[in-house]
Amino acid sequence: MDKLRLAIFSGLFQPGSRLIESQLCTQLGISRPSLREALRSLEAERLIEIVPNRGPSIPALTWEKATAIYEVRELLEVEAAGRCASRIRPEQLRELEKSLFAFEEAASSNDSLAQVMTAADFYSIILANCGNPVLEEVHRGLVARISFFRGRSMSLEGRAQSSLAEMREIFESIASGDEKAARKASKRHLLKAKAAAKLSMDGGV
Amino acid sequence: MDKLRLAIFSGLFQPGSRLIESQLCTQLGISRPSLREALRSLEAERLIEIVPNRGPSIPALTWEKATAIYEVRELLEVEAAGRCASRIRPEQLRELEKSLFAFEEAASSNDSLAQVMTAADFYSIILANCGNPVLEEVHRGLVARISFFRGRSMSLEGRAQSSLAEMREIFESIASGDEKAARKASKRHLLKAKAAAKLSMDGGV
DNA sequence: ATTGCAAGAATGTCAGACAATCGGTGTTGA
DNA sequence: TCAACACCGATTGTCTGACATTCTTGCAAT
Repeated sequence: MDKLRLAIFSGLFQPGSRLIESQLCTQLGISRPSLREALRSLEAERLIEIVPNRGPSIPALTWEKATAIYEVRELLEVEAAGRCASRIRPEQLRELEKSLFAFEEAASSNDSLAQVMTAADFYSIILANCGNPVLEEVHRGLVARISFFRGRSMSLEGRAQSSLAEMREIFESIASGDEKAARKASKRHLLKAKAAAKLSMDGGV
Repeated sequence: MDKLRLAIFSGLFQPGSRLIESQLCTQLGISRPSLREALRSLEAERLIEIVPNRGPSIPALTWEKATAIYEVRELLEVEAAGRCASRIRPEQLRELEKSLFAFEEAASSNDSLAQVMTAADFYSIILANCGNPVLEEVHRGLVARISFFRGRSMSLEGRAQSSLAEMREIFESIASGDEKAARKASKRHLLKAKAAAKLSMDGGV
């Protein structure tokens, strides 16, 4: 399952393309029953679609659908940032700062993969410290479904630097325990990320 | 899968109890590969847990976990009610009213199953008309995970009548297009439902 | 009473097979 | 020429049966 997930995240499959079970079996070196178990899991996570008698395929992500995901993600992420501000522990705060530094470094490079990874780290720390594991889990599921964009939008001109400024704001708000500011900063960041995603989609980056 | 889901919803399995694949196979009249596919789906929906080499089991729902679910559910539900207020169509509004009447009738009876079903209908209409299918989908997943409570709390003394009053408030706010009021009413309703759930859990109804 | 071991049970995985279904292709008839 | 139809390959849905691995449990020995 992890191999499949990774393949999907890395964009190895064309959106809309069908996945042939027998092919995947030989490629992954596993049997069809095992593969089908994995496919069912991924289907439940909405990473693939399985239509009866037609088999699994990569769902084509329309901007409409992506918008819906971003909206729910905003709800969760803003809430998480707010809660994080009032309840994060000093030790985790240091971790968060470290991951911010890591992103800072990545942002000054041109390695958009590193940028995506470190930015994801930053957010996963916030989500992990919001005090609600369900919120974290749902959020992770949503982010996975728009992983399609993460590489593209980050490679837009100046997006990394802009993102860095927004993330600093978030960190500062959380560090100072200002819940409202954390929410606002988080919302701003997400909206910009969404706009960048749309740009990268329309622009066909 | 539907049969299994239904069995879980109806509380046929003891929380924490293990599910034996071979038993389920004979009971459902299907083979192990098919069963395991279904189990993987249910696992991804968090309706069952599968620990490696120990197999599937019904997760024991602690109140802590339930609280986490209720918190996220509140975020989504309140948002849905608010959006619904500003965008529901007249036709759907009539549907919503009809489902409110249905609950009204059920509430005056002692059929707690009918109460649960009609109340679920009411909410599913709101979620279906919030304009965000992802929000609806995530919400449904969360509600499924606390279905454990739905029958119990509704059978508490006076809960149905109280619930009815709260739902009327929600309906009125939505009907008048008052987004803020809809959010407030929805929040109030959920918090009361949560309190009832806790009562029913502690009281061991 | 505790520890170690062995038998049984259950899971993880595989191979192979077969019916049902879908999509495209070629044929036939108007 | 074009449309409808029948056919066929490809793919999925499902089953049976098997085997290794792992966990659990009960028993025996210390």
